[in-house]
Formats: sequence, C-alpha cells, structure tokens
Amino acid sequence: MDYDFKSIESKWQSRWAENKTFKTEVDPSKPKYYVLDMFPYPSGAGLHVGHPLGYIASDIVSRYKRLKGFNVLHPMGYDAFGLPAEQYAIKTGQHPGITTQNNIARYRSQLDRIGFSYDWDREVRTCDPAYYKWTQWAFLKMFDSWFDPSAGKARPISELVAKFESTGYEDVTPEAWKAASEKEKSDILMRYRIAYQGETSVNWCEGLGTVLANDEVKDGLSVRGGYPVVQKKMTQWQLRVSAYASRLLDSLDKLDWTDSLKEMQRNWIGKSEGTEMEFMTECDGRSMPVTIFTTRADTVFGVTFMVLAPESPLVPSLTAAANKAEVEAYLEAVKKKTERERISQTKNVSGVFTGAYGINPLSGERIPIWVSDYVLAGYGTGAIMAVPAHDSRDYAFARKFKLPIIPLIEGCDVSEQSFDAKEGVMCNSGFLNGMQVKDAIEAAKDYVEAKGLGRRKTNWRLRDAIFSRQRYWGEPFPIYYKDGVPCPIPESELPLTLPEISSYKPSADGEPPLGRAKDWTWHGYPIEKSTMPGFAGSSAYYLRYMDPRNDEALVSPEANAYWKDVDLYIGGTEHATGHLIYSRFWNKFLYDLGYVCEDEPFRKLVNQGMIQGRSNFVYRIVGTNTYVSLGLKDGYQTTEIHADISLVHDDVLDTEAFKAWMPEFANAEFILEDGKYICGSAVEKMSKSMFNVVNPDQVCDTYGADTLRLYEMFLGPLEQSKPWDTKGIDGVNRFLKKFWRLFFDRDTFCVSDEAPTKDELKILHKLIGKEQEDIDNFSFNTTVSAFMIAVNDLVALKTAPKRAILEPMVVMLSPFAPHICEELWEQLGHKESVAFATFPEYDKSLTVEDSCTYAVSFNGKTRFTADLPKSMDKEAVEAAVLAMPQAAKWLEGVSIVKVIVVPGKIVNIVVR
RNA sequence: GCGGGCGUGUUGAAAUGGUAGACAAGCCAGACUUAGGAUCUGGUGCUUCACGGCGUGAGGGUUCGAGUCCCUCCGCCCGCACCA
Repeated sequence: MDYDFKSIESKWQSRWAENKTFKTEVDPSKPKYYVLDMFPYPSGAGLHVGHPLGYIASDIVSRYKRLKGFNVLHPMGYDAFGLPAEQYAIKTGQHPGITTQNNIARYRSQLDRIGFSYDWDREVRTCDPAYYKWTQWAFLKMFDSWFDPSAGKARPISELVAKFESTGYEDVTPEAWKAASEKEKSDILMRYRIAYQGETSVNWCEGLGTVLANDEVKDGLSVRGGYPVVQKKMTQWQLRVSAYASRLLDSLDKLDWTDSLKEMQRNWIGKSEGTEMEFMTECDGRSMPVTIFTTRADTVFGVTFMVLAPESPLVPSLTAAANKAEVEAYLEAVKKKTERERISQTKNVSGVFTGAYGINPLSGERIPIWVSDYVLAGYGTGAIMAVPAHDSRDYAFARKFKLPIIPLIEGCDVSEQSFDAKEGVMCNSGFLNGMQVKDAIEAAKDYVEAKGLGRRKTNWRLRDAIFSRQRYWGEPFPIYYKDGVPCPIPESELPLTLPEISSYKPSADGEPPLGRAKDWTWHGYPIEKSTMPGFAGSSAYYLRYMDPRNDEALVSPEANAYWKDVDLYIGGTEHATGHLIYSRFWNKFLYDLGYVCEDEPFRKLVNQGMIQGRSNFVYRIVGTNTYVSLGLKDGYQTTEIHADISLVHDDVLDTEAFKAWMPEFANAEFILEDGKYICGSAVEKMSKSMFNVVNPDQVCDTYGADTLRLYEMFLGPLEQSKPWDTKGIDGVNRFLKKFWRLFFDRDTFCVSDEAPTKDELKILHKLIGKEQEDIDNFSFNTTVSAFMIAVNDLVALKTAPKRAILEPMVVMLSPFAPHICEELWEQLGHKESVAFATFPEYDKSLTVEDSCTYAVSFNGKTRFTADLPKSMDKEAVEAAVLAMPQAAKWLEGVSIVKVIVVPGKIVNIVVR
C-alpha cells in the first residue's frame, strides 16, 4: 500500500474539524501551556511558504506539549484593521470589511491545508465589533487613569482629582482647581491621563493622509507605501507609554527573549543618565537661564558654544534683534525639509548664530549660542552645550563655523576628528585635571549638584505613542465632544461601531474619512473623527484568546488566572519596537488596574527567520528571441529575465512550459548545454514581480502537508533567515514514504506484538532522548534528522514491524507530520486521536552501548581507535590501550608524560 | 558610528572543549527494470598509487586536546542612528 498523502490529509483535516479535536477548555487538573503565533494581517496576496514557518514550529511545540500532558492553548486570529484594505477601498469603492473577509477566507483555507491544531472556536478578528469593544474599553480605562510616579503605576484619575481638591498636586492648588472651568479642568487632566490628547510634533504622511507612529516610519518614509513623511504640529490622541519606560526596561531582564531583541528594545527605550545644567545667557542685555542636558558633565570646560533646536521655544527670546532676520530665514528653511532630507543631510551641517551668549557655569567663559537642526527639540531640553573636542557632531559644527576646539584629554589628537571615547586623563579642566574620564564624569556630576548648578537627570528616548490615525478602517474612539471638551462615551454603550460612509477618501476640507458621516453623533454631540492605529487591536489580543466570547469582560479573572501569560510566542523580529513594546505597555497598564494577573505578557519569545525567495533567470540574447543556457551565456550579450520558478526544476528549465507561459516566449529558441537549459538563480525577497513566490498550496499538492511541515523545519535553524529552495524536499518526502513502509509487508499492514530486540529499543530510546532535548532547544532541524536516522537504522535491521517500537515512533512524529501519524495510529487500532496520546517514557539505560570506541591520540593527534567494554574504569582503559599492538609504533623511542582518559571517548597520551 | 549575530564540503547544514562534515541534497558506480524524476546497495572534504599529510575566514593565545574559549584583523547579515 502506497503512502497516499492526498486522501490521508483531507480525511484527517475534516475529522479534526468535525470532532473539534483541538477545542480547548480551562482544565485545572492539567498544567497549562500557551503557545501563540503573531496573528497575520490578511493581505490580498495570500500566504507564501515563508508565513507558515513560525506557525509550523509553534504547532509542533503545541502538539508536543499535548503529548506531554499539558492543556495547550493554541489559538489563531486576524489583525484585520489596516491600511491596504482601506487603500483598496479608496481605489475600488469596495468596503474594506468585504475585502478583509475575503482575504481571511483565503488565509483560512491555506492554513487549514497545513494541518494546524488551532482551536478555531477562539478565533478573533480585530475588526469585529465584539472584539474591538475591548480595545475601546481599554482606551477608556487609559483615558480614566493617570500614572502616579510615586507608586510607579497607573491609578484611577479620580484619585488625582481628589488630590487636586484636597492638597493640590504639582502646580495645581486646590483653589486653582476649584476655580477652573470645565474646559480648564479637562486641559489640566489631559496632562496626566494615560490616554490623552495633546499637541505634538507628529510624523505626517501626505501620501497616506494620516499621522504615523515612529515605528511606522523608516528612513523618513512610511513603512507601508514608502511615502515621504514630514514633521507637523498637530493635536492628537496619545498614549503615555513614556511613563512606563523604566518598568519596560527593567522587566526585560526576566524575559526569555533573544539578547538582540532585548537590546533593540533597550535602544528604543534609550535610557540615558546624565546631568541637567543651567547656563545663564544674555541677549540684547536681557539675561535668562537655559537648561541643557549632558551625559558628559566632565567636559564642561571644553564647551565653546551652545546650540538650540530650531523648534525650541527658547529660540525667539534668545535671538538678538540684529540677528532676527537671519535666524527666521533659517527656521523657515528647516521647516521645509522633510524628515528624510534632514537625515540624508547629516553630513551637511547647517546653523545660524543667534547673537546671544551663554556663560559657562564652571569656567565663566562667554560662549555664542547657535541654532541648528542637528539638535532635536524632542530630546532632553532641546538645548545643548557643545564640546567639539569630544563629540563628533559638535566637532563637525565647530569646523564648519570656525568655532574654537579645546581638547580636554591628555595626548588626544583633535586635529582631524573629535575624541569621543570615554577614556584617558583629563586636562584643561580645572579641578578635574588628572582624573580618569570615568571618575571625572562622576566628580563633575557631584560638583554640579553640590554647587546648585544643576542636577542628575535620567532621560528616555521612548516617546509617547501617537494614537490617532486620520483613517476609516480602524477602531473608532469612544469619545464625543461637548463644547470642545472630549468626554468618554459610557462603557455600557460599547462597542461604538464604525458607521458606513459614502467614500473612503479623506474629505475635501482635510477631515478624516469619518468626517463624511454627518449624522454620526452621540446624543447630538460630535464623535471623534480619527480612528485608532493598527497596534491598538493587536496589543491585547493574547488576553482575549483566553476568553474570546466573554461579553462582560476582556477576560474573566478565572480564565486569566488559569492561562496567565503566553509561555511561547513565535513571530518576526520586525515587531521589536512596535507591537512588542505596545503590548507590554498595554499589559502593564491592565496589570496596574488589576485586570490581569501577570506583569509581562510574553514569557518566551522566538523570532523565526525570514524565508527569502530563490529566483530563476533565463538569458535572452539581445535583439533575438533566443535564450542561452547559463554555462554558455558568456559568449553572448544577454539580458537577464526572471523566469517563473514553477517552470524550473533544480535549475533546469522546462522549455515547453516556458514557451506556453507568456505569448512573447511562444517562439522562443534555446541554446542548450548537455541537452538541458540551465537557469541562473539569485536569492531575493519573495515577491510576485520576481516570479519566485512559492505558495504552500502548491507544495501541499505535490508533496503533501506533512512533507511541507517537515521540510520547513529541516531547512535549517528556525531563527535563521534562509532562501526557500526545493532542492532537498524530495529527501523529506522519501523519509515519509520509508516510514510508511515500515508498517507494511508488501501490501498488508502487519505490525506484530512481538517483543522488540535490544537493537530496536536502542534506536527508539535514542530518538526519544533526542526529540525531547531538541524541542526544548527549538532545534527542529536536528530532530527531523534524528527521525531519519532512526528509520534508516530500523530499515537496516530488516526486522518485522513491531508495535512496541512503531507505536511510540508514531506518537513522537505526530507533532511534525500529524496526518500520516493519525492514519497509522488508526491502523494500529486506536480510536482516540494521536494528538492526545502519551509521549513515550525515555529510558536512557537502553541507549547505552556495551562497548564504546575510544579515540586514542598521542599529543592530541588521533592515531587509532579502540573498542573497549563500557564498564572499564580509567586505569584499566589506560592499561589496555598502552598494551595494544597499534600503540607500540607510537610509543617507540619516547617516554610517556601523562595519559588523559575521558570515559567513553578519548585516550590522550602525552609523550616526549 | 553604536549595538547584536554570523563565517564549516558542490549545496542546506550537524558537532555538552574530545574521532569535524551527522542527516539531507547533488554527483559517481551498481542492482531491479520495457521504462523511471520509482525503489534498493555502495562511494563521495582536499591531497597522495599508497603509508600519510592538510583541512572549520586570516593571524596569535589558553589547553594534553579548539569549529567551539580569549585577543587582533578581514568579510557578510540584521537592528538603531544627529538621542548630546
């Protein structure tokens, strides 16, 4: 009987669906294990073979953990709000909900073919009102909370109001609070709310007609679409993520994530410990203090000028009348630059002198104040002290504008470039002279604090998240405006659903698309017109999976107490500074308010590598319709053309299929080598335009889902990026066929209950040990190899099929190749799904050999091997080896210095 | 520039400091076949007729022993980037 994967796979996939095999419930009698994939955005292009890589790995772990007796939560859903569906809607008029639904259906059918063990009853879609009710709910909670720095956590805003009323808080006195109007009170509270509205400089993307978050912008272009992004002042909803900076940083230490990912987050959070210092300034006879931030207080004696950010509010008051025109012209020029231009012009330093001067608080020097866009308004105080000798940016500026450079470290050479390293001995620095830089930094901080010139200060790079998008296809804000004051729509009225509108374009007067919904009001009050960004819906979805149909709460305390957090999260590294920060923030916020029991959502995180495409090329001789094979192309002038990889097998072109592919190739002629047309190849991003997309459906058609699953794992380490290459997929397919044949004698299924031999048991238990170890280390490629070795070994023994060996092997292979294993499991006479069988017990003693092979080396060079009984002790091994005839040759004319015996492995004899 | 990672056959890749290249692909030879993109067997790092020698980006170090640990350099990939 042949291995007929087609009928097996469709049979078991429909059985799993009918029986709801993978439906999961809270079950306190079993330990829980929560395995989560980053849910996909259902794009119009469907899945390619890269997408399922992580899903296959997580499915293997899920199925493995089930075999190990865990109650496994393994859900899937869709991140369904987003820009592409909306842009498609603008182009075609089709409602983004329809587009999304169609795409989801396609994704689902593709996912189903691969045989995942998801509990589909727990599916969530972020665009479903029953789901986004809870996104809106969380927003209202954030609106209704403030971050109490003394407690380091979020608290209800009512507690802050109580403080204002009784004792006052910060600059708000009880009297002032009581006297304030509704609008004024709202404005005051906005300075504290976790979700707040405020004016800020935002990344405005004209091409998309919306604001973007920092992680949605790369190199000054929008990540989606690649449109230019400019800085613009706008009033936007924001989340006070920055309040959590320190907690987000600190708890990274306890997470089981890769170092590189944690490091990325640390950089993004950007903790910087330095000093804030006051410099007195004078401008047209007026004087005022200016606060700067520096991490190098030790370099104060080298300050030769100061610089303000163009957007700094200090600029007007620090501009001398005589310099006003010049400064304003500069500000105007800066404003016109896009973010991209500012970045690309890094080396073109620009700036303008304000006419004002500052006084160095330590040396008393009088130094000029400049304005330049190399200083950022958003970081520190927007003003710096410039130390050209020891900061490369200040150095470039000083060189360009011919400002003095004072070296502060003995022996450093600043004639060509600045000396940025924090090492050496200080000089030209008053009381710091002679100190090591590291000590000088501390001494200078102490000095500044003691003299009242400034204070230690920690700065963070993490910005608050801009939460408004001027778009249609997102969660509406549950906010209405009463006399211009934003007010929450009551929780009991959630979800506030997205209204239908006539067109998805922004309206002519620049309002977001929702501006078209004229009769969309709350009791006659206008509702917020912007919608929430993509990360809103994905920030707490892992919590919703725990209790997805609950209408009363995001997640019930019972379900949350059982499932707690995600034990294993698998997904791409591209979410490092977006989703994975926002989710952690969101979770910590809910934790502060007592809605969830864990402070961190994702205990272990694994980033699967990207699967790149492998493109094939044909070479057309210029001016002809003749194509020359790769090896011969150097003799001709050719054009490289992408050929669809479905026309190519192992780099050999199917010339007939190529002719039929497109009309322009119908009359193609070929210059062959060895009767074949060999194509060139290259590793590129998998994309339609390069004709290198491999669809998992095709692989399932030719080889089956089990082969696809095994092959994706066999390809190499999970975390590594690698090109998709079908060379080698036959090997995996062959393995499954061999495995299948182990159960049959010719055409009859004939597994016997006979007792296994010692050799068979050894093969089995080696495999058990290897699989357990490898899955814990996410080394799935070596696990697959271990199966291949085990099957090869069994075949080599030429014994009859035995239940005691084959049954545990079916169980162990089932996480990797579930369909074939279900089928064999049933043939073995079981009624229950193999998914809930018990993983075999590992008996290490059965894998131990009676004898073992020692590598015998002299001075570290292996000369021969010796088979010796396992039981021999070190001395006996030494004696036995030295007595062996092969050893005589190497012992001739030398004396033994020492002998090192590594039990079971090595005998090294050191001779002289 | 800063941070993280990597560098092993023809290819994908294995190797708790202990016989480098497991497993798979490819290639070569053979068996069974009318046939084979089926199946099975054997071979396959380089070099040498052979004994042997040489081999994990380059160089140095630690060690009885280094792909693995340490230092320097080279190359590649990823992330961040005027963050004071």
